[in-house]
Amino acid sequence: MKDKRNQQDFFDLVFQVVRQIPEGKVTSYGAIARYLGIGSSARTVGWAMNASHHQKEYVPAHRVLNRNGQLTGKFHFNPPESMQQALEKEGIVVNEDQVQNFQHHYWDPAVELAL
DNA sequence: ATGCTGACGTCGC
DNA sequence: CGCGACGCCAGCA
Repeated sequence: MKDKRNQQDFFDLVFQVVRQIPEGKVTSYGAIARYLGIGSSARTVGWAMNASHHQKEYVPAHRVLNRNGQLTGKFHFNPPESMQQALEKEGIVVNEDQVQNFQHHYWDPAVELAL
């Protein structure tokens, strides 16, 4: 709270939350945004993912989808198909850039991390 | 310094 | 039911 280091760029916060996503689970930008307390700024979460590739630590951005469970940012991956491949590899079924049983694989930080 | 865009989400018409 | 616009934060031209 009073510690300045807690004030890390909200980007770092996003990376740490994403890194805590268990294998075979997925979450949405809005969920993370809400968990961090920025609420409506889900866009910034996605933007953070863009910077994730800058991070030294590995960030499973492929586990982060939009509210529809759609692989909106798959084109930002390298290659784009790697996102779906990574998800399927974890046991998640993806069809037409859409995660099947999205809700079943949904991982809410606000719930799992039990605020 | 100002403005636009961007891997979203929600409300309104 | 479908489409559009706004809000939010940060990076970049």
